Amino acid sequence: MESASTPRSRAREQTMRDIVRIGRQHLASDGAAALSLRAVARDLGLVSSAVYRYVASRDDLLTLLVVDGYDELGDAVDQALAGVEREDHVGRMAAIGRAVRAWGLAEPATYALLFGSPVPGYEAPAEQTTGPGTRVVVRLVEVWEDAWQAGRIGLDDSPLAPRRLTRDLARIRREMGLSAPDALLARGLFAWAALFGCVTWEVFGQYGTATLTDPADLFEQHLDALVEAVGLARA
Amino acid sequence: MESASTPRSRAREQTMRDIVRIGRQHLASDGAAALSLRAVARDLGLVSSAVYRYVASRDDLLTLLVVDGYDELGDAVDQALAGVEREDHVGRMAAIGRAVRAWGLAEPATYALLFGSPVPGYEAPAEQTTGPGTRVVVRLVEVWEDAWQAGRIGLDDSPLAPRRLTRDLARIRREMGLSAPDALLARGLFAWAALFGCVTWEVFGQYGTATLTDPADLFEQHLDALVEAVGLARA
DNA sequence: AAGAAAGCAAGAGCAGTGCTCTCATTCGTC
DNA sequence: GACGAATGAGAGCACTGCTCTTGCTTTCTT
Repeated sequence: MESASTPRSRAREQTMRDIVRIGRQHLASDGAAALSLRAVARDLGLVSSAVYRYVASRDDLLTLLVVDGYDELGDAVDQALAGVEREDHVGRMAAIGRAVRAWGLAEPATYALLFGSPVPGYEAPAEQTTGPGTRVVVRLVEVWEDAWQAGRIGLDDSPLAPRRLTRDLARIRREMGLSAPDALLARGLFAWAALFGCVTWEVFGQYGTATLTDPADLFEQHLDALVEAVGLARA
Repeated sequence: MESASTPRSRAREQTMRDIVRIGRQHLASDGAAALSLRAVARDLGLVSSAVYRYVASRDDLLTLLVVDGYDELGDAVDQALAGVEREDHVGRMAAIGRAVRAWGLAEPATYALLFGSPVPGYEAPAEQTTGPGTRVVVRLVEVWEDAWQAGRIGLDDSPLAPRRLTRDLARIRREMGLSAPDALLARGLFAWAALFGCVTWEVFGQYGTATLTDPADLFEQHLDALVEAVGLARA
């Protein structure tokens, strides 16, 4: 019985929360590669070996932080969507985009952990991370599916997707219960990757020489392009 | 006289090349964060301290590898462009995109070093990396500028860029000697970030659940969207 | 040609890391 | 109260980046 809520188990959960909290602080201040279990132990007032009672390894701690990050990003997106009318597909898409950007800029270290280069030798265990990790794209797909069913998507002149891709898209459509056509799904995948490309570019400062006085303005332009890419016309 | 080509200086240059070569091997096999100067020294048949005669620090070795990677990517893009007609703007843009993708998939570790999360505590020195680091985007801008001057860009219905963004774009236009309008520049920045977003998504395996039988097909679809985004019509 | 100067490699050493082991202590339960 | 599980402390291993000193070799200068 792991959820017996004995005094001890409650203390254990508190310690786990502390570990994640301190781990996030170190992640934010020093980055993922510099995340040290010993340093976390020091801040926790414990000796390093004691932390291994709670966390199996450094990679395990990373997994905790990954899940924590995905959840926080998902919450941010959901919160942003709460204030948008369900019929306002463009507004929903823009809200998702802005939420991702805002969260990425506010939490660059966690963003890097989730969407930057994978920590070498560390592979996020799928069973724990795929669920929270797909929250954003699921919200995006919901918007496109709604817009498609409402007849607000215009992708008539788009070429048919190739054979093999079509088969994969059919599987995706089946698994997610979608009615959107191949062209929209392909465009959706593009918009998804492109959105995170834009945010990553800004968070990691890849614009480099093009230091802009107001990156938010540029991002709004990017949102226009993203909305267009999936066949939605912006108001 | 540093380029006197004495026997000693030639031996030194050879050792430097060896260090970069072995470093790239370790980067490819173990990733950036696991790159160890001691391990490089072992493979080189030297003691760790001796390597510090050639490389100031681990970060310095990273910088060498960053420059090396940018150059290799730039060469790959230039080589891909060599076989495309100058007037074939869509073909040039697609060639750049495919070259970036192919190189990223072939060298995921170096790609991660260049475009993934920045190594914490390490900041690539601008004076050494900005030059090679901008080769790809410069090639892209060349294509768009050529297409614009050839009257092949249609972005008439695009909204005007905001005030502050316009000022930045004017500066870019001046510095690079471009005649393309604001809308095209903004769309170009989007396409640039989106392209690397798509490649990053695929290299890092972020498509996750959407494991596709033929990712190249999907990338061709993405190329369509990228070409459209800058107002070029694909043949 | 002889001596000075610079370059080079080795080794020891410091502080830090992840992780494992043993040992004592404390806590919850029967 | 007694037993077993959970917890924390400490020592220790192998590894890391990096610095310093110590010799040796090559190169340049007088």
